[in-house]
Amino acid sequence: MTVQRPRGTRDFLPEETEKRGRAKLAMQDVLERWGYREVATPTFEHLELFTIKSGESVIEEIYSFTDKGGRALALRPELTAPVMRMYVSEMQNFPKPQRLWYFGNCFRYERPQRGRFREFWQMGTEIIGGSRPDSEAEAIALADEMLKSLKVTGEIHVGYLGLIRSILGRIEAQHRPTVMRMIDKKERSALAALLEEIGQSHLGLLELIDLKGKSALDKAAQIVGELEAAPSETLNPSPATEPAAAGAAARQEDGRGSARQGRAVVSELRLEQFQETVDLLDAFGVKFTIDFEIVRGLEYYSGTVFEIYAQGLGAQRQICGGGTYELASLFGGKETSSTGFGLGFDRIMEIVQMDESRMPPVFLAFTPDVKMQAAKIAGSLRKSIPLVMDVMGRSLGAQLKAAASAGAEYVVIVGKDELDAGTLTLREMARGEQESLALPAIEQRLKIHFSGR
RNA sequence: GCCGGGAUAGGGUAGUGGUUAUCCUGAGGGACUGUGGAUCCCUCGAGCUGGGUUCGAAUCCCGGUCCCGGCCCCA
Repeated sequence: MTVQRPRGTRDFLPEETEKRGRAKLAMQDVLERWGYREVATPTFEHLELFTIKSGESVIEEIYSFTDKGGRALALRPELTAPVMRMYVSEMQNFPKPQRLWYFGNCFRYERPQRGRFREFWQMGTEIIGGSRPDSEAEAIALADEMLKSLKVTGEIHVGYLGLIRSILGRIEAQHRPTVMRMIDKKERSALAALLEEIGQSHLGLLELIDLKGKSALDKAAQIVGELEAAPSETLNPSPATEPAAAGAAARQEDGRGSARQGRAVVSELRLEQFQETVDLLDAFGVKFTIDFEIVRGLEYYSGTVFEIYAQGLGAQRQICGGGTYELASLFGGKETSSTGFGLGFDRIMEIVQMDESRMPPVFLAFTPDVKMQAAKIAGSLRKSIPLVMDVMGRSLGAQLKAAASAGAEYVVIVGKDELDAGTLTLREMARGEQESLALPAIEQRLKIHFSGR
């Protein structure tokens, strides 16, 4: 038995690797046209980086290990935390905003299934120092544009946490994490029952998350009016001013004691901001659905949040997620809001349609007696075109055969006759025709052929 | 972590408790040592793994590994 691949990992053969490379390049091209610059961070980090961001409970989903120096390390499970770590330690005094993008492999210790692997690739952006509607709209429009460059159509859902958190402010702190989780998990009837039980059905939360699109925004405006008309009747602190209370409740409610539920960031009710994001998206020509059900379950998100879903992916259909968040301060930096998103590269690759195909290299076929001269010619031609020459000791006929089965469009033939005449033979495989030409003429001809695409 | 389905040459497959395990494709060579993907010939290459039942297991049973679909989770 041969050695197998570790569970949840994949090998990429040349064809697949080329396809992935082209897809990456197409999206990279969009990023560069939008003025984003690539960054790269280590494949492994201190485990602490991820537990600070997401709580101790993430350890069970992470590839973590202790190195020979006794350090607790982890293979990165995502790239936002490393990028923000890098920003805090090295880029805080750079001009704002910093438009960054990244592409890299990440690792999670999970049960593999369709569209979910233990090693997977994420591509994403962060607009560091950007939290206004302007950068939110830019992030969403950019994600949309990147997917369009691959002819992938996704359904964009955009939500706003400022509103949801404000409504939650009217609910007793102990119930907030539960309510958030129920919204996230789409546990609608349980949520209805809970709101009924605690006498908060009148807040309009259920109606709000059920509505999508324009009517959701109208409902949101109505709720805002009601919230402002009726000042908080409860004496409960808002989640923003006293996260500890919510945290304690979260730990009680969620047996795993996830720290991430105890750190709701400041999130003001500023619906007009969200309205502007929406208007800007319209101006950018982005098609999307307003959906207050999008809460992303994470406490460091503050304003607009969004997710993109694709068809034909089974259970794992989310291909993009992002929003405005505050992480810099969590890693010891100055408070700096950012907007960013991550794209699930592997899931996108499952549905991407690309027609371009690779152009096979030119084959240099030679008779064994002129191998040395052939090698010199190959060296010269490779300066301008992709070219392969036989390494199998094959006869001329066998080389032609190999060239044909590899799909070569041109074969350059060199033998004693050619060397005597001071020319080479250029054979066009599809037509079965060939002509004698000098090396510079062949080089010229093939250069044109390869630049055609 | 849970439920279900799988695993036979590099890829795709057939079949059976019993002699030498199918077929297609592929790969290498040759017929053709200076001209093609066709044809013909030769060659290479397989029952995931460990245990059990049995005179005999690739086949039946159990564990493990890995894959596929779903659940949980998803920073």
